[in-house]
Amino acid sequence: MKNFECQFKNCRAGNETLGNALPCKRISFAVSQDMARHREFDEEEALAGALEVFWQRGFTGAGMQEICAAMGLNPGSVYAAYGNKRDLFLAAIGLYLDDVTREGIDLIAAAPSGREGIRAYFDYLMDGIVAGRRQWGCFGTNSFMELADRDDAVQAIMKEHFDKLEAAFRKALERDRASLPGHLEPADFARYLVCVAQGLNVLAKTAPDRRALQGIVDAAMLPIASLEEDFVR
Amino acid sequence: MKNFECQFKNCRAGNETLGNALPCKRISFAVSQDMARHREFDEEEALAGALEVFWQRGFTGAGMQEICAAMGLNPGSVYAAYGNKRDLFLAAIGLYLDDVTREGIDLIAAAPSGREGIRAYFDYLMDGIVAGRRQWGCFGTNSFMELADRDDAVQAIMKEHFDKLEAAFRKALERDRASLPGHLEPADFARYLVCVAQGLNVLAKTAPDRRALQGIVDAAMLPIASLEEDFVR
DNA sequence: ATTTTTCATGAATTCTCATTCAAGAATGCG
DNA sequence: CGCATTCTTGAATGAGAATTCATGAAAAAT
Repeated sequence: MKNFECQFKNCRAGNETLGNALPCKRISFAVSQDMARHREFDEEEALAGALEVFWQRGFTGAGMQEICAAMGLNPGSVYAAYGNKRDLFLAAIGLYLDDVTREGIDLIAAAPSGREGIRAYFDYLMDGIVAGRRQWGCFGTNSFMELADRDDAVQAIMKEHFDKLEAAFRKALERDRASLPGHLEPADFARYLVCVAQGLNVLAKTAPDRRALQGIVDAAMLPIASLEEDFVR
Repeated sequence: MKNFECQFKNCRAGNETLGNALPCKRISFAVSQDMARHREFDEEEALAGALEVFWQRGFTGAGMQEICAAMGLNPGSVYAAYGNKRDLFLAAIGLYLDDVTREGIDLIAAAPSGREGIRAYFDYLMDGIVAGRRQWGCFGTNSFMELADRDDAVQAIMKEHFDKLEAAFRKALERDRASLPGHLEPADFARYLVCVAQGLNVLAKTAPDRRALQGIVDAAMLPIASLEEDFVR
């Protein structure tokens, strides 16, 4: 006997699926699982495929056909596992935040100083934009822009993400407080840094080169550049 | 005899309409107009209605039914005048840039000093976000995020807009050059200000209050705040 | 081995939505 | 006044997309 989660039932997702009401009850139920066939595909691997497509095409732009292909599955299996397109999308955001975004945020606290942490975060961001998958922008930002005012779940998820990023920036600034300009409020400056990051995610879609991005980030960090020039780079 | 522009013919707009190729030839042709019924609606007024819907719902989210209602027209009239949804959308972007965006950019040069011009621009932006139509974000930024990698025209139009804004910022900074920190490159800092503006347009969708926005803008302008505190506000 | 339950397949279905079109109305000209 | 042309109307069309479902297959338990 095993407990299984993650099954969706009775999902009928028209256009109003993206409306406000909770569209699908996620019925997590325990089943006597030891009497039947089990899933053949790796759920995370499949989800990663879906994420890829959503990332490149957006929620509306991605067709279930293409998504299914990228997942290596047939529609039936996808719907059995995730219920509908919208819940699959939500799952993809979850994977993204756990996988990609977390990695970036963790860099902030891991660095030897707050400033260096912040710089590490922006370096990570820029690398992704220039070479990596962020050529299509940040999946989180993209989703937020596309769906925030149609889907409360997306709005909530991303707001939470912004808060997390802001908190990480704030902590970093507080670490370096002693060497920061006195009039600089960590709380305000952290929110500002979130704003800059989002701006970069927008500009990502203009296919900017590294030099341009670096210029922006350097300018953004001017107020906290230590006077002893730790920012010669 | 009059010259008439703006007629579209032979538009067949499936999904690939948003692909790269020019989808519709805008056939501007001269007609002996003095022998037929003429248009009954005010084209700009109708377009403003379409803009409103596109702004709130995005390109894909906006249904032609709702658009037609907002324009006070029937589908037939809309299609006769604009050809298809995508070209109508492009026209709406044009109206937006002429009407809304231009107003903001003009503030930059109109102010007594470069700094004040920049601040006027951001004030204008914030007002729109807190109270005005920018509650749904900036229509330009929204469109860019939604369509930049599906539609070359949108990509081009918005890139041009970014360039214009950047140029306006740069000029403003050059006006104040004498009182600016010596190491500050107007070109780089202008690009950075564009980034901040776009970041604000993203955060607009979190329904931020004025205080939060002001904190961001103040932080953004720290490097160019004149030491004599013209930024007490 | 048979039964039972769940999973996989992919063609069929249903629904939404952009677009068209046939018919009626307005305008100016001869 | 009637003709040519273009506009308006709004229901019909048709394509595309998400979702379902009937069928066959796999795995465990009896």
